[in-house]
Amino acid sequence: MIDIDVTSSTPIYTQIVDGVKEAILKGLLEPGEKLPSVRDMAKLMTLNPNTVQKAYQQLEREKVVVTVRGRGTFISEEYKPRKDEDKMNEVKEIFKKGIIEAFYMGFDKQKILNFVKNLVEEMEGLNKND
Amino acid sequence: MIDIDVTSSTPIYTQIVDGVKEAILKGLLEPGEKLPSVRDMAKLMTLNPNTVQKAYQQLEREKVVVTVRGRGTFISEEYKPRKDEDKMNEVKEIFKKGIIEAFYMGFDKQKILNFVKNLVEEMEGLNKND
DNA sequence: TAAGTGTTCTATTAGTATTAGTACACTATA
DNA sequence: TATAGTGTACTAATACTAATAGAACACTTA
Repeated sequence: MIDIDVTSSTPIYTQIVDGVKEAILKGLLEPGEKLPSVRDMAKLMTLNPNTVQKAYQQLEREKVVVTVRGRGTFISEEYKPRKDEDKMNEVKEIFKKGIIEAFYMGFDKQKILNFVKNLVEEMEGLNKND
Repeated sequence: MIDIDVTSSTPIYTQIVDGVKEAILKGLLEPGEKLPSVRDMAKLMTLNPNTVQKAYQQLEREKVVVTVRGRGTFISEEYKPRKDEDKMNEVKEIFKKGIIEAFYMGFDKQKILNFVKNLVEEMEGLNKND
């Protein structure tokens, strides 16, 4: 379900967090849907249960999932978007880094905007075909 | 010259690398210009010289600067854009992460594109006023 | 020669990621 | 009630990285 690159410098639990978010936005995971248990997911991905648990805990902190003791972990019915200043700056810094690197690849303004436009459509496209 | 956030989870040397790249794109640093020596920069930013050196070494690996023994470190006269598949994927992943987080803030496609457009103009705007 | 460069080491400290194992509390079900 | 399946909360060990500290060396410039 989620691609993990163990050679990446991005921590595995972060890759899980990002992967779940991406799957939701693409409509591969729907609100209310149950995620595999910590133990099952760990077996599926041949990881340690604690690594998966760390990812689930972060997802819950971000209100992306809801965990219920003894029942499981579920995709939140409602997204709880954070729009505070810290979050805005976080997103801004991510895009700034992307823009800088894109400039260094020789991309001009229009090429960057097209690049982002294509990516956005790629991610929300599947969502619309529900 | 470069803002360092010691509380950030982004390594300090990475912040220096990004900051130098950003300053170049904004025209605050020009090709051929000399950067402060490892020791001076370390004093300026109250960091260890080795931390600064690590940043300079990475900048040199990326062809952003040229170092000359006994003379100093200089902004490259010509950028050497990397456009290989690995670099493309790296940039793609950065933007994807930004898009996912933006969606979770409630941004729609158009709002994301405007956000990026403004950032791009903010970064290349200064460059054009040379 | 002397001062200012980059370069290359070793070593230490601190923090994080990951794995491993165990135990406990709760829920659902037979 | 008993059992299996959940999430949760610990401790511990290993490995890696970031950052600091200090020293020495090679080169350039004045």
